[in-house]
Amino acid sequence: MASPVRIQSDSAVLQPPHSTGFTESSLALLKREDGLEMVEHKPRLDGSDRGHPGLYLSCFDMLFTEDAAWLVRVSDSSAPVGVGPRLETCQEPEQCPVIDSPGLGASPLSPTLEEQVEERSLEQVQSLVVGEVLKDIETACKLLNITPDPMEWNCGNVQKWLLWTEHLYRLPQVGKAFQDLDGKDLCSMSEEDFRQRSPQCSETLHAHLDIWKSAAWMKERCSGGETRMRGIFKIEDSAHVARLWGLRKNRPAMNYDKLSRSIRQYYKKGIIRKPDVSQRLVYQFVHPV
DNA sequence: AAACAGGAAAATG
DNA sequence: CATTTTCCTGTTT
Repeated sequence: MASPVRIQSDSAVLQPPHSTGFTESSLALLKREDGLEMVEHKPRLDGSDRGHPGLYLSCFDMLFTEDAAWLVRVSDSSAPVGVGPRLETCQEPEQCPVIDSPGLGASPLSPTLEEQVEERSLEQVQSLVVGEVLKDIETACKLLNITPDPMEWNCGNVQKWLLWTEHLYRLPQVGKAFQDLDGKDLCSMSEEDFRQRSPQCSETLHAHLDIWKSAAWMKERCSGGETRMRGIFKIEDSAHVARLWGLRKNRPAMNYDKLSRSIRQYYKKGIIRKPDVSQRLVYQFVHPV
C-alpha cells in the first residue's frame, strides 16, 4: 500500500489549533514508511476501529480524535534519504549572506536580489548561529563544570569563565580585576564598569557575557514554554490523502484540488505555509513565535 | 499533467 | 458567525 504522507521532521508535539480541522495529526497519522512504523500516537479514546487492517488502524483511530489530547512522534532513523533534513538545515553557512549585527556598512549591491536571498536565508542562519552558540556554551560548561546561566555563578565560576574566554580569544589575562565578583555582580555591570576594571578587553568580555546571558534567557523561555517543532511534511499520495480527508469530513467528493485549497486557506491564518524552498506537495507548519 | 495560488460563493456546523 | 468546500481562472513546475 502506498504511503500518503511523509513527515520530515524528527519529532513534533503540538496543540491542535482550536476549531481547525486540519491539524498536524490529521496528516501525520496518514504516513507510515514501508517496513517501519514511522508514526505512533497515544490515543486517549475508545477505539471503535477494530476491524481495520494494521496499516490504517492508527489512521482511522486518529481521524476521530480531533479534540482529544494527542502526541505525534516520528523516529529519527526513518527520515527519508531524499529530502528530509536538508529542508531545515543549512549546511553551507559560507553561502549565506553576511548578516552583521549593529555595525552595518553593507555594500550597495543589487538590492532586490540581496533582499530576496537574505530573507530566505535569515531564518536558517539564525537558527544555525543560535545552535552553534548554544553548543559552544554547553561544551564550555561541561569542561569548566559551571552552569550556563551566569547569574548562578560564584566567584570561582566567574574566574573560570574569564580564563576560558581569555584563552579562547587570545585575550590578556585580567582575572584579577574581577576577583571578588560573583555572577550576579558581573551581570549587573555595564560595559563602562567593565572598562574601568579592565581597559584592554572590556568590550570583548562584556560582549561574550552578553551572549551567555541571552543564551540563558532564551533557554529559560523555550523550555518553559512549549517545545519547538516544525512538522514539515510531504504528501506522498495526493489522491489517497484527499480520499482519507474526505472520509474524515464526510465529504465523498473531496479531491486534492479542494484539499489543497483548504490548506491554502491556512496560509492566511499563519498555521501552514510553504517551506522556504518550495517543493511540490511539501508544506510546513508555522512554528509559533 | 499535475500542483499551485487565490477570488468568489455555497455549504456547513 | 467562522470555517470549509466547491468551483473557478490563471500561473508554475
